[in-house]
Amino acid sequence: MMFKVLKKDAGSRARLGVLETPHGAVETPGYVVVGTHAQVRELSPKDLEKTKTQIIIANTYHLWQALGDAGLKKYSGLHQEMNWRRPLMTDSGGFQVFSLGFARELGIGKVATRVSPLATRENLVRITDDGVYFHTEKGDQYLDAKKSIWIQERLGADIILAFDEPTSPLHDYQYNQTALERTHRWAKESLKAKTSNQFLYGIVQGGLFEDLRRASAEFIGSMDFDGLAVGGSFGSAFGGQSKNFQELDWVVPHLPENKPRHLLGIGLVEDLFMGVAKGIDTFDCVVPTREGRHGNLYTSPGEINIHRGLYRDDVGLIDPECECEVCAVKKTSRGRLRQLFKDKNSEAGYLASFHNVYFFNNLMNQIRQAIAEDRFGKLMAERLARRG
RNA sequence: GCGGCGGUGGUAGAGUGGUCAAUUACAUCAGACUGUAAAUCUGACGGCCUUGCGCCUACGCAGGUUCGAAACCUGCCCGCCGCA
Repeated sequence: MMFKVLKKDAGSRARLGVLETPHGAVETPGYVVVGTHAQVRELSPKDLEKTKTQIIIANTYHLWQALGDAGLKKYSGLHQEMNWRRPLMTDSGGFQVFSLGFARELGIGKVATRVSPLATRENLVRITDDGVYFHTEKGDQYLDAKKSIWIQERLGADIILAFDEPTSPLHDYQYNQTALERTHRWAKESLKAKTSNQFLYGIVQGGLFEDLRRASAEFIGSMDFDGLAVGGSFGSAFGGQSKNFQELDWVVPHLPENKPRHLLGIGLVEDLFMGVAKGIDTFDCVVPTREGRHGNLYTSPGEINIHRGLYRDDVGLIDPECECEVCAVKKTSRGRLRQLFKDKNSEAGYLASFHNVYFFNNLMNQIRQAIAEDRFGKLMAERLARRG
């Protein structure tokens, strides 16, 4: 068994576990740091170790586009290429079906909290029942379950994902039903296509619809996957309502207890507590690195936008409670970090990414400890309260 | 002293009779970002408010021409270049 549940929380579905992979263990609940192009932006493998990073997720679509089939055939594998000896996973390229497709066309993300859509752009994706055509400068690139698995086997991560079609929060029931049929078919094809002994996760979809989510959880959960992931859109109503991830309440109870559960692409602080409480074991999200590069620093009381004039002469640490190298060793002040950003010094994005990645890994660590000590509910209440 | 060129909003730099409170860039300020085509994107950026295709004050200074001027004319001030 690759996954062991060590303890279950009494007051929620939270659980403490350990995920054993050929490249070591991942303690859960855990954060998966995003390294799309086989590299976590700004951070070296050594930095990643210092930030307590346990596992990284790279991307099938982007690496396929960068390497080509020929490049993949002679690829030595992500572990060697990245010089990362610890656990790795790869996304299937399924997310790009959404991010380069309807997400662009509708100007929308997958979490339905925005009142109005952003700028819309050309949909670069054409979806068929068998697979997906990506419109690129090199012409149409066809990706389907079989190809995705082939690529992921060449990449050689410990955990790989089934090919899927995430839907947008704006898609109606009928579209979601059709897309879900595709995702389920592709799940079977993904399972069938696999020839390696990598761990393959199936992906639950179903959009914002309870019966579709439940049906998907039952269908994917009953298949011979090594783990389960939950993907797609979240947020019950489009426009201003608070997200409560009730989709997880519809899904998790129908998933097998003994397999790891991954929540795809979700990872704000509140979301993590919510997800853990609802029974999720691992999360991945670009927020620590992307927002870091953009000057958003995560701190114990909440996020700060270091660009603000307010921090110009702030000699205080980014987060006085933080024990990361940037805060505790380099003693980086808010004012100094702000100046580095203003000067467009590359050190800025590095320091911010480092701190943020540490922050999230550390937060998961605190959550694990809390579950172990039967105070997860208390920690969650405290953390959410102090963030206002 | 003579001749030439030029003085525009925080900066650089467009505009050369009306649609100009003034293109653009940078700076500044604010916001966004959730399986990364994001070291990105959006908005504000003279003042005021009842936020209107509103009202005031504005393109070195002063006057003038004109229905109307940042733009044309005159004088002055300042800067750069050339000749003395």
